[in-house]
Amino acid sequence: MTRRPRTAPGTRKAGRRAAAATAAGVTIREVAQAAGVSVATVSRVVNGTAVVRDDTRHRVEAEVTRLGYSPNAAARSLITNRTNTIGVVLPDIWGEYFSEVIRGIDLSARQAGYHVLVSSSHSDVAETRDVLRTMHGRVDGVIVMSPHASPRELQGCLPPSLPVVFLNSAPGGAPHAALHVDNRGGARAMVAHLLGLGHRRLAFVTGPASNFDAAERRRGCRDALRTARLGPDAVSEFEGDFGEESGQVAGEAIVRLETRPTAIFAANDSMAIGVLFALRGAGVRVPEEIAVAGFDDIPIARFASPPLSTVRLDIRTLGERALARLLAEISGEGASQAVREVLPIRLVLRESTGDRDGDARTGPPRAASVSQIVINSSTVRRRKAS
Amino acid sequence: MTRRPRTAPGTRKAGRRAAAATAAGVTIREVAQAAGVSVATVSRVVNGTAVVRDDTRHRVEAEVTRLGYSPNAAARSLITNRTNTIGVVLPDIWGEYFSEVIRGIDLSARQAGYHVLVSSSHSDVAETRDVLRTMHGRVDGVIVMSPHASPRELQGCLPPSLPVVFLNSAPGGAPHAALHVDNRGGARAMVAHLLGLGHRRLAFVTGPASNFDAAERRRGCRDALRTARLGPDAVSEFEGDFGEESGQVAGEAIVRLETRPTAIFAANDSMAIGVLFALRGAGVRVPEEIAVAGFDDIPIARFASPPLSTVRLDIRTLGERALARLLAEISGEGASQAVREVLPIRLVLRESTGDRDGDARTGPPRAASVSQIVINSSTVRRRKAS
DNA sequence: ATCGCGTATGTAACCGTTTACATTGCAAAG
DNA sequence: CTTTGCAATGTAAACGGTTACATACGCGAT
Repeated sequence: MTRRPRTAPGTRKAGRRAAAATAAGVTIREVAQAAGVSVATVSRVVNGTAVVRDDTRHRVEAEVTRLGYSPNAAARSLITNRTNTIGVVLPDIWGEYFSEVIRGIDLSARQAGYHVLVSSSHSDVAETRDVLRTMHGRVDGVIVMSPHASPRELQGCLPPSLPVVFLNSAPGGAPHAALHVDNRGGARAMVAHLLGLGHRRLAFVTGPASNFDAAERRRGCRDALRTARLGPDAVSEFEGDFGEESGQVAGEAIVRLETRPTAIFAANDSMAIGVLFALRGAGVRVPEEIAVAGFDDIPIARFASPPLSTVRLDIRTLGERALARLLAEISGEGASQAVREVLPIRLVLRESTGDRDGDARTGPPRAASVSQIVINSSTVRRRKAS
Repeated sequence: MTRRPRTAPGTRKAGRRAAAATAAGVTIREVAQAAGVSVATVSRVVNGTAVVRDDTRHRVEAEVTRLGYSPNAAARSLITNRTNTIGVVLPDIWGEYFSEVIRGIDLSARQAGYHVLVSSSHSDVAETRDVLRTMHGRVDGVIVMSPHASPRELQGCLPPSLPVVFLNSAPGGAPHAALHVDNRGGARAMVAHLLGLGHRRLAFVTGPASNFDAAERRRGCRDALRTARLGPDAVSEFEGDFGEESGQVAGEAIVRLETRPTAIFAANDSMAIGVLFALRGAGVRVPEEIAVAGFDDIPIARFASPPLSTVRLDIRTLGERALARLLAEISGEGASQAVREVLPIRLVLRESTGDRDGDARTGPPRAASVSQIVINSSTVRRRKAS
């Protein structure tokens, strides 16, 4: 009845082998046959999981290189249940901020033998969910950077078994590790510094309303004013979106004010550069008439005109730490489940606030209150290629 | 003799099922059992590969969502031989240039249902090779951006069956598709413009010696001088590395010259910004005393002081095109094997060269010689988050 | 000689899918 | 009533590894 006779058990293997040879990759069976050993032995040689006699090993190794064998990742992870890949979910990738994060993660990931599956540009929670779902089974763990959605909102789509580390996200009560930079403390320190310089009328250019980092920076700004016992009318706020243009718009609005502030603090460097651009266009001298400060210390900040005072984040370290936590969690040491780690910041005072120092001077004493955790943040930024 | 009795054929499946239930993910078998159908039917419902009766389908779908089933990617790609993932190999990730490339690739990749596996920071060819090897079996194709290694050098580690697209790489004779931006034509057009403004003594700040983009830009610069019948002594070259600091160093060297050039062309914007910084420090007025131009049109260029004239690359489009080519190659339409596609550039003339225009004015007529291929490059750069 | 044991290697189950082919049921055609 | 064909579903091989267990072998102790 059968139209095609089923391959008899004996012929089956031979058929397999022949078929595999036509496919793209060399299989472990071909290597085994060529070396005159079993697949188990080849596997042992390739993975070094057991002792193999020297001559056998040499023979296998020779065939491996001759045939250019490379184990099929899918087959391997199917049985081992590990992919050696971690996922990185970003809201979007702009400019230097995100590339530094990816860079930090990628560098340490490769060192640890992991690959990195990125996914960016998630405008909303639904999309983030979607990505998280399709990543399932492709990754051993995920680093999620979601300034708009709190961990709680993403809870549903996270298999409870999947290790996750959140980066700069709103505290969401989820039982996951979370790292963030000390946005609030950094902003507090910078505003305190400006107040220390004698400024009493400030302007603050905010980030996007829904962004958690932005919200924290605003909080830090208000903290400092409160500590100095200044009323909320000491600062006027202008809404920005973290882009240069919004900084420019805010700067233009500020110069039109009847009583101008004497200092402007922008929630990130890009906007601060937009502010500088607007002030220059209006003929306002910085820092003599108005001081300007930013946040992030992107590489270009030193080269602004005048060089921009800012709050330095060691973003690369953030990525590295995130990976370290994730790997710890993957290897099951995730006992310390809901860890929250805060990375410290440093004030970098340059000419835009009238601090005529060159670079990297540590902030005033109160910056010490920022965080206990000390991390080697002396990495020199180098950039070399196009 | 056997210490443990082998599971009889009949009990095997039951054992399997039970074991699977303990593991992390829900398997297709559990769904099948719950819905009272076979695994084949579940597969058909999930993939929509065959007609299934309505009531059966509804039952299966219900169980899928109830159990939160998501197909195991490894198992699937083992049998289908497709991973729905593409690899991106970058020399390193700095600043806005690379994040734009990744962004362009990632956006179109996700739209096409693909994931992106990135790997950056490959200082040398050996490392690139290594990465390419371990990516094998994890990706359906690779986009390689390797300004230092020519495709020929990577030939050895590329399985001939793996679709590959090179980005901005030296021409290597390899039978692979290659895209690049018109570095040479762009540089030629900018220098021609400077000459058209009357400049006769130029300085050119080069990129890293081993970088192909940098070499092309230098060639374009020389082309323009030759066309204008000016001797090679009309331009003095200063070596840079694409970082701001090297631009600053070059700028400082230039102002120390006994006879200064009247225009400086830097091989990228970062260095041009370093040059501007140096000139400002030395009290040299731009563009009155010296004109300055860059290459790339990174977002910050408009906000430089003065706003920087530059050559705009639509980097995101580059990424998109690369992905499109790769997908074509993956789906077997790679008949046009050794395609070389050149993306056009545009001159963006701002104040740093004395062109008082705002933004995005198209270059002089000769820019038309740059390339025939016209691509919608009117995308407005927007940046919103931290 | 036999036994026991350790070492090196082989055999085949198993991972979770997809899919070719088999099977079943039912309606229309003969 | 039997045959034929089609539609819906089931069965099990196959993907390419890893690894538990089986086996073969050599060697010293009994």
